[in-house]
Amino acid sequence: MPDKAKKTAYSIADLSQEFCVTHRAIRFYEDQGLISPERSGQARIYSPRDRARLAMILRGKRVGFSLADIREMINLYDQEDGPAKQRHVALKKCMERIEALKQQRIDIDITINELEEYCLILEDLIDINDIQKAQ
Amino acid sequence: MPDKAKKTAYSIADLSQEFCVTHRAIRFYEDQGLISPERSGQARIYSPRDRARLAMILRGKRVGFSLADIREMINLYDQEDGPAKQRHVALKKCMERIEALKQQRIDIDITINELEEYCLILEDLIDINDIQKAQ
DNA sequence: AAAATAGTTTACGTTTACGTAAACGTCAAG
DNA sequence: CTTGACGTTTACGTAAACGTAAACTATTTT
Repeated sequence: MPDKAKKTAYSIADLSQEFCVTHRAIRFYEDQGLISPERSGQARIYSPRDRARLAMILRGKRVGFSLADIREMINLYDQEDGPAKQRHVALKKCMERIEALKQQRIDIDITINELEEYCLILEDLIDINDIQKAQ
Repeated sequence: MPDKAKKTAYSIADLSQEFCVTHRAIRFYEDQGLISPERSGQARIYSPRDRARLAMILRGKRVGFSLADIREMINLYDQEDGPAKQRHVALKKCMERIEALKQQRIDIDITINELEEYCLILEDLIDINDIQKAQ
């Protein structure tokens, strides 16, 4: 089997396996207008672009975006050649999302710090306990 | 009115306003065992610790944790004096959460980069358009 | 006393993001 | 040719995280 990224077409099973999502989920994303693979007869056939898009969708999800958010972002990307006004709107939304993400990163850092400090406390408690046992 | 963080007790309205969440949500967190304020008669009365806990809850949510996740984390914090085994478990979970958060930060950085690059493209397109108009 | 204000419980409704089951098409292998 | 393996659509179900409405209590203001 060649490199996954080098294939030129994927079945739903390919993608479902590679990204650990169910067929149902992938089809659901299609229902929601997030992806639209070609058809070979009635079977779906996904291009590398579709695959990249799926990766974006899943990353967006991990980052906390709703599918509606993600759809909006994807639509942004498809508006490069729209009228100037549309692009202005897209730019604004884009920047807003960036700001939100930066704030979210701050939240994550705070949470990581809290948890790390607490890990230290726990480790100390465990060490003390081990020493006591050893005596 | 004194500094918000200096008050020694808060009503549900205080917290609801300060953190921009509804009364309903705060009570729901209580239902889920995430917070447990004192009562004055039947009214809830929140201590600074409760307030800090609410802040944690909301930060956890922004970071993408479910309420069940958050409850688990809060319970970790309450297990400092549990048996040694509990503390080992807590430590492990703690570290797993940290790893997950670090991965999530990577996802966020990737997404930010993608969006920033796309912003540049949009800005270029807009500039070109403006120049064309000016002629 | 009446009305407004702030709080409470109970219970059903809503949205999101799928899960799950039914019932069927298709195509290569035995 | 039929039996899997893999795919499809349709449709109902579900868990999470509240929203919303109803109906009540307690206190404060007019």
